[in-house]
Amino acid sequence: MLDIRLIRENPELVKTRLATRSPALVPVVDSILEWDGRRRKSETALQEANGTRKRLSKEIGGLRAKGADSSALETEVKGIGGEIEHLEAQTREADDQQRELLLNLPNLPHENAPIGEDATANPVVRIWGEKPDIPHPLDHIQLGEKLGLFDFPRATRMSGSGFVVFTGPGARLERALINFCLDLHTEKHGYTEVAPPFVVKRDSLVGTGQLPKFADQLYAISPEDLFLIPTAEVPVTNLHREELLTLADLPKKYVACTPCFRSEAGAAGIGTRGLIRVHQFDKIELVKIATPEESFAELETLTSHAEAVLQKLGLHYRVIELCTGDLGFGSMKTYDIEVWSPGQNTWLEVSSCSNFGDYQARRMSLKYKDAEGKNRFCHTLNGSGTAMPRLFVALIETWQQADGSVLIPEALRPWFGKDRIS
RNA sequence: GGAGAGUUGGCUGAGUGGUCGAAAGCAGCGCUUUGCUAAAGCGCCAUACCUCAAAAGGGUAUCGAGGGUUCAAAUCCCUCACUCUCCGCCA
Repeated sequence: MLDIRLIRENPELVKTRLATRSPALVPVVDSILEWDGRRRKSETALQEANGTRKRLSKEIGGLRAKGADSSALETEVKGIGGEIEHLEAQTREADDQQRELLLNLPNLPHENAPIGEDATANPVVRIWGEKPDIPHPLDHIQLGEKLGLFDFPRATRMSGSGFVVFTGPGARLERALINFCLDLHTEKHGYTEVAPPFVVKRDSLVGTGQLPKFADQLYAISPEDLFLIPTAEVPVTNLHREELLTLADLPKKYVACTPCFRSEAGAAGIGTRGLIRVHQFDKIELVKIATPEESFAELETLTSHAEAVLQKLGLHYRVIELCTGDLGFGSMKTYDIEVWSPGQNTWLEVSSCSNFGDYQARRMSLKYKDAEGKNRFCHTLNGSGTAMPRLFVALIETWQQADGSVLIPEALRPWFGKDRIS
């Protein structure tokens, strides 16, 4: 969440920047300030009452120690109790209101973020490789059926639409891609591998920003107040929640592969066949915890680490930067990486690399001790490195051969074990 | 699932219902001593919020979380979460 002091001291800056996301956010800022005023007023009154009670109680202690009569004071203090109770309730009400509004307010876009209303305004930052020249490309569904890579009907029968079973060489390709990515990031890029739980508590999701605003995207586990993770970002970023890190600890670099569970309520295209949008998919996630000074440079290297996956697999891709109107809820700056899908004749988003600034750190109380010994909020970053199903799609569509087989790119062969699926 | 013991600052760890935001040690920071390293001595060192134009200062809260008892709770009572030990059960 945003720093209330920033909002208080510089409301116009906050409004201007938030308006680039959506003009509807501007009145919310005013509402937050209003509750902030009430909260502080009521808090001050409460503190004064508490102070009086504390002081008088000490006096009583002093009188009793001397064996003197304290009954008059005791009666006086007793009366303060009711007042305190009332002020406590009033303060809590204002505090809750303010907090709720703050938790639902998105992060400020970075000052250099491209301004725009929606995805059509996202500038292309760079393009790597070229569109493969495939005369009559099959799409991944056709290829998968021919080669026995996955089974949608059976997955649907057991779990409902939007689920997939990988089969035979498809399951092996999925596993090979996962191991290829994990080994690349741990051995070449210096990330520490973690294998987190796939189930988290509510607080963790509040910490990374999925809750309270995006509850309808999550699978909840009842009767416990637990949720299936929509991305490894949640457990991995929360690894250090409520901790005080030292400067020498930073940057922290983690990589994790987990399934991601998304209800995709109301999402366009969930009805379409294929692997493009499913309720459960594997994803390699890169997470960094950095100092504010380094975080934007760390975003560049993180993005390049995700790109390395596509480069090694010989997949044509482009990097775009999200404009203010398209930026994710907690992000200040985001690069999306889109891989070319010859079968769909379109770009597919396989990675989204973001710097959240201190937005998440503030929500989960993640700090570090700086060179002056002051405690400051860390900056958090994450990016996919990469999402598996779409990588799978791009790979088999790009490397399909005229005879209907799929060539395995050389870099992947040590993990897949064969040079071709046929 | 049963029985018991715990949860205190960055870490370890004392703590009597009242002067306890909390002993001591470690780590960290500063100074002194020192040929270097090391060691020793002295001092500083929790967080959030409120107040103040700001700084200084002042104040309130926080000893796992939430309730309760009391003039007053780290300390007493209740509920919950978590940790550890033993027993049982189980992949």
